[in-house]
Amino acid sequence: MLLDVPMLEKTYEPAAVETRIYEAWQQAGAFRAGAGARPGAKPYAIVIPPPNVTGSLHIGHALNNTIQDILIRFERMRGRDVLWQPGTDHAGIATQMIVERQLAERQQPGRRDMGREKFLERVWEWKAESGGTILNQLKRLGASADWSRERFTMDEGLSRAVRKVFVSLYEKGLIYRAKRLVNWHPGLETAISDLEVENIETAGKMWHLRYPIEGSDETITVATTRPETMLGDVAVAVHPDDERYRHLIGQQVILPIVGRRIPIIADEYADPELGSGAVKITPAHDFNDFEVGARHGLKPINIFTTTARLNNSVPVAYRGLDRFEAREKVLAELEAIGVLVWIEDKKIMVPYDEKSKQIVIEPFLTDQWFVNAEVLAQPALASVREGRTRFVPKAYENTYFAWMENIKPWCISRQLWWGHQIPAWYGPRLNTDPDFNNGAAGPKCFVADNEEEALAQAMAYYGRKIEVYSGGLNSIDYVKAYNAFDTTQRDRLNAQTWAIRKQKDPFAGIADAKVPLHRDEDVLDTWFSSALWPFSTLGWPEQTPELKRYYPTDVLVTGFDIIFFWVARMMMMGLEFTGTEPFHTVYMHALVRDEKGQKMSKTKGNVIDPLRLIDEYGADATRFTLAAMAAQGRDMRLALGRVEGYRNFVTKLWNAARFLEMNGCIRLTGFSPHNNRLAVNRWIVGATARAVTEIETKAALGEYKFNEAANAAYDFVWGSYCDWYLELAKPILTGEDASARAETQATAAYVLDQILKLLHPFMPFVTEELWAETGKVGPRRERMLILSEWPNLRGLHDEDAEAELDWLVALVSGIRSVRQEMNVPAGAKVRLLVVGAGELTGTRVEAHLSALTRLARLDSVDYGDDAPRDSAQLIIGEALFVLPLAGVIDLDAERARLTRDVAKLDDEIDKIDRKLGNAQFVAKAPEEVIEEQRQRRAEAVDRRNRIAEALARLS
RNA sequence: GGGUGUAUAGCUCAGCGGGAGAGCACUACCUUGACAUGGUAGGGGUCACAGGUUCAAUCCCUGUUACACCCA
Repeated sequence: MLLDVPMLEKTYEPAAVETRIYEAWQQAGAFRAGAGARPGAKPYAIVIPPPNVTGSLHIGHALNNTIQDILIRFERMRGRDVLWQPGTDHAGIATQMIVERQLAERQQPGRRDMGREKFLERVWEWKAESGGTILNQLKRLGASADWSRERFTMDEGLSRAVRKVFVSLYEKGLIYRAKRLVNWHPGLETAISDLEVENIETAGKMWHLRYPIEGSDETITVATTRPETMLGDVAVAVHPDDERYRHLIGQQVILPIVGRRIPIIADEYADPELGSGAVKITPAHDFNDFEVGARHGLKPINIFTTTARLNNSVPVAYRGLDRFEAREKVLAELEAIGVLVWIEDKKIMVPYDEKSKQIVIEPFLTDQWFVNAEVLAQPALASVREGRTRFVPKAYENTYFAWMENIKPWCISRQLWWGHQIPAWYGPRLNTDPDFNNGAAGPKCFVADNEEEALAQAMAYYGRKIEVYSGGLNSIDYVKAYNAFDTTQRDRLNAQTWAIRKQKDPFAGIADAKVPLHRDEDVLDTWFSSALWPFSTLGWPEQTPELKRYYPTDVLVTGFDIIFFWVARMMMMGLEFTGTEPFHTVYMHALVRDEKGQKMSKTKGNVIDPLRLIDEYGADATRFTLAAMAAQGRDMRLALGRVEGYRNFVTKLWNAARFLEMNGCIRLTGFSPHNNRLAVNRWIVGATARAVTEIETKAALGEYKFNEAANAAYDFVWGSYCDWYLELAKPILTGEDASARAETQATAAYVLDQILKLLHPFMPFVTEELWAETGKVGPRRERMLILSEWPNLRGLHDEDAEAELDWLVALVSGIRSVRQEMNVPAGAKVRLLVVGAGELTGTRVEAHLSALTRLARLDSVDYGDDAPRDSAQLIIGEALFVLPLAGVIDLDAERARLTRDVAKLDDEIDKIDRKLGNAQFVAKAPEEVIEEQRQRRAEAVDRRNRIAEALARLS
């Protein structure tokens, strides 16, 4: 039995093993698309939700990627042609901020000083140095993504996809440029999406202002939470049905401080119940007011600069003030002139920048690009309604519907440099253009994939020489050239003006001979490119083999927080550009919270760092914990105790393997579990088959119940294989019967192999390591575990063996229980007397004699017809098992034990009797339920009587 | 304010129309030749509260309370 091979280390050291194993997988090309696929295999594809290039692994990523890896490893082992597409997104705002901060820290020139091109070079340098962090962290988790196919949203191919989509949507009229109120970040000086705004409840105030009415002694009181915006008021609105104000409608108010005459208008937006019922209207600085203003044809007055300081539209004394300084000054002045009549404390919602939660976002009137999401949303809604894409858990479909049905235009332009520059070129309009005099239409715009095509379009429009500027849309050069052209075009319209002009300026005739063109300086929202991820990563718009093979992908695994940001938008873009849903299933996993149920955040300081978990407990334990806690529809409160418990599970598995090694349990070539003779061996392979089916069903076949699969694996490996099978195998392995020993050795090794496979998707490292270790003897391993076949154990379930082992387990447990209760010393061996055994019990006792003796610590087993008085008695099956403990046992304790058992059974019988005695129950309950109750009653009565007899035998 | 979800053992959580479960923690015993990161046995729950539906409710329905999240 002494083998000339190195033994397994005494303990498993994850840190050392994980790096080595991961390296070996990569060397073997095991992660590559199609690795291990069976001939003719169906494809199975998942695209990673691309993490921010600036990101580092947090517990949510760990959960998200653990689940993806579990699915991927399952399908790879099941022989599918698997692709897990990894990569990152460029995180426009976050990345630009990091690099700008870095420049500031190093006291280097800022972005505007160095210019766009230089700055972007710096960002790329940053990306090369630091951009791989999170993907490398995913590797520590064991993620088996195809790293050779890693993509980045700013890659050339993906950028091409972005341009193509932009141009195409523009041509279809689904992308447009407009002057609209957007959420403006005054710190970053860019528009952001409404999804990037977080409204936070704050203790605020409601200021009541009394505006004087022109030509009257009357006043009208309005209430506002933002008094400084009154400098931009253009009206006061009242409800048309509000009797108090009806007579004032159409009159003019003199706006205090400013002195502007503004009308009192009737609009249903004014809520008579709220405040005074009259509301000031500031269209340039409030979303609702903007709508009101538009309804009444009021021109918005913007009072802010891009950094939210007051601009030149306000009285001189206020210009240049920050918005919060302005508030104080406005209030002081209003107070002084008696306009401020009342201050009310009020909880208000303040819009903050969702990332930092520091900067107050400002509704701001600017020219931006928008996607008409409403149109794109329709097919995406239909896909989910008609079941072509389903959400797991299903409840999220309602969230999706709610959002998609009320979807707003999506502002996609960002005033940043890092990102996909919008492929639009602007020039002045010709005076023959129908929109020449339409200020709202903005400049002439050419949208094209590249400058060359834009120039061709411009050529067709202008029919003259074109000069492309790049110094900035607001640069002196460009503005000058633009205005010169525009003015000249204007002057030409009127013969008289033109004549005068030509007289003054001999070169007037050639002032519009050359058109200044300038590309849009803004970039697109990062999510615009992320929305294309499922197909752009596969090579679209090229019809690549990968695109044909792996698109549409199978499942999208993601957290609830990006259902709108990303899922909905991928659905829209996927359908629009490929005609197909990008995935058939969206699995939404739980949010990982801290032990108090709070969202983890850096500011709260309650984050659990997955890398720390991996360092401390190993990647396998970390993954297993996340999987075991991933119950659907419920958030996860992560407790370290659970991770520790699963670390112990890893150790348990390791030790089981060591046990096999020490006992010569070596895999045999051509071993077939079907030929097993011993019940214990037939039982364990049957139980393995059951576990395999359970795990596969729960985790891999569309149920997405990872917790149930993980628990089934845990229960089987620890509760069946280690606790019972290996214990029962011990006497056989050290026994005299060579053939029984050989069968058991081979079975133990065979089952361990199956265990390594079924645990592999959850715990890839330790299983791969043991696969290699156990592969050092016996038949050569054909491939690594990651590429080996998922077990097929059909037909191995054995009911007889199962019944027999259930019986044995009950008997051993029963004896142990009695011993403990009777305070039999753990080391003491006792005699067992079997009374009234039938043939089956007799055979079973004989078959398992050595196991029984060992596990129940018996010193002999005898048969008899009568139970001696004063013994502990146990009823298993038809037989009575007696521990003649006269003189050893505490008779009172034994009486108490049996009395308690009888009472318990009496209780149960009572309950069932009440049920069966209920005529309604017998009449209405299904026959099988009634039959089941009768059975249970009969069993309980039988047991009860026999225990009562045993009790009677105690003196 | 509108919406969604959750309330089950001390803790973290499964389950779910007919017999209350797991892990951790706890108690007692055990250095038994894989494993003390272990073994064996055990204690512990009016399944949030109040109604309703049903032959039968921890489970379905309604309401209440508490907490969490989303939207305005």
